[in-house]
Amino acid sequence: MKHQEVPVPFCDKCAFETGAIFRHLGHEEADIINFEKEFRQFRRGELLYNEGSRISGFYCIHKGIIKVFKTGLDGKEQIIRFAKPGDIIAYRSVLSNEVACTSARVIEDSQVCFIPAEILISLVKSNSTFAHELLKLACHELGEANSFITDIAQKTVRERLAEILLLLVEDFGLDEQDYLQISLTREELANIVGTATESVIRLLSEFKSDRLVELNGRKIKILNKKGLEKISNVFN
Amino acid sequence: MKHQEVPVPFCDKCAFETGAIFRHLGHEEADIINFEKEFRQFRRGELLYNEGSRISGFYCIHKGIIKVFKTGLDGKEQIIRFAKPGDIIAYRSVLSNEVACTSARVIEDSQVCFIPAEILISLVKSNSTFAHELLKLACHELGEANSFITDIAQKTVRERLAEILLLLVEDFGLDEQDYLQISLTREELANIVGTATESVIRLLSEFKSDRLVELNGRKIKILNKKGLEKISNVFN
DNA sequence: CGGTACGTTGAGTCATATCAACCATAGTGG
DNA sequence: CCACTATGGTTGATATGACTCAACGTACCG
Repeated sequence: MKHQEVPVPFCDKCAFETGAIFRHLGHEEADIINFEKEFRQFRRGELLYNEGSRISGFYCIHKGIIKVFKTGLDGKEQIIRFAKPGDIIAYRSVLSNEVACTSARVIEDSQVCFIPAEILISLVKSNSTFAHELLKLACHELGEANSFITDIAQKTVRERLAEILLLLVEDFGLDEQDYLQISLTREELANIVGTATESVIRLLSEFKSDRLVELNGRKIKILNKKGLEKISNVFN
Repeated sequence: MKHQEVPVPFCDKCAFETGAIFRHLGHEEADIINFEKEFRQFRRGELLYNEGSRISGFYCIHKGIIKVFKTGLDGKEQIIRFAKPGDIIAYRSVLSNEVACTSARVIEDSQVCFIPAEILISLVKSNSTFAHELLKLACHELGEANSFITDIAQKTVRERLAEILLLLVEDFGLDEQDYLQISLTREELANIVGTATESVIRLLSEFKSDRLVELNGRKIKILNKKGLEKISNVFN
């Protein structure tokens, strides 16, 4: 299937709209990126890059959703985070000059810009505000990773599933009918929570019996946010 | 008990010896830190800072070991990492301007330098190499956090315990008799692995029966590293 | 000598993983 | 148009890893 012709977004306009980190750049700097970047389109299921590979640049998401994951034992995925418009991925490997520690795959048809590594490095060198913002970003992610470690280590699967549902609501929002604006397979949900697919299925249908959610295939309708918060123990 | 009088270390000498991040500073910059820093001593059990508090600076470890942890449900600790000479802690909160997402407590009597937040921020602004090194540091930690998430989510307690023992060997080394150079309570071990104290005790004594380790109170002697590697599944 | 913190062991329970079977759906190719 | 296949979802039965609770031992300390 051929990709439709789509206009390539301008970096400073896109950054302004999506809140991407490039909003901290001057016009000339944004122009450099705009000139050097490569606009790419991907369909659900396509792989952007693979764990263990050396990476020559990083990606800024213009549209769509990408999952960032590690592959553990017997190939089981652990989803680390999702990237949505305005987010950048693979910057970790570029900045630390290590091979990719994660893979990235498209969840929802995406448009992304690929930006060569040198550009990022030189911006860090030349624009200290940008460097500071990148540090904030990395440090913030680090804080989230630490919380997630504690959750996985201490909470039950049931608690974590409720929490993840709420996090997804935060990140992707609900439509007019309170349906979660991201569509995941049960297996993907399991790979965030860190459990078996069957466990997610069983717990979801418990949540359904308890009138916390409604299920229509992959579409999940949030009926009782307070109830989910209570289960997830977010306030401890 | 009174603290002994100890000479305050010079930053560039200390950075050179410990490999602290300040080795990327010029002499004048190191002098600024040297002038502004506050040298402090702590004994095992003392708290450096507490989760949720706003922090006015960060710490560089000169001597000793600090545990960095989050407090989860019912006050159970999750140890996130250890800091040893040359490491800095609390820089995350300073850079992201968020409250501390972890607490820090002394594991082994320590000497640390407290450096005001403004100094770090201004160095990030003025020295782009330093900023880049900080980014590398944060990104590297992020990579480790991601691995840890995957491990906790996918490995058994047994595998994780073996892995943690090996990580401790990496980080703190063995003495002439192959004893691990860090002394932790069973509870602390459990709080790294993310399990119950009793489980650690049982598994350690299994490891002992299998001639993988020898136990003398808190001292752990590593008898068979290969065996532990095999159990930990590190090569998958 | 009592107190406190840590370590150890046993028994019982439960949450969760695993295994297996089955259904639904959609895309494919003859 | 109909098998054919692949993928994802669901459910039940069973197994078990790990937690919890409880009791007790040990060691150090004032």
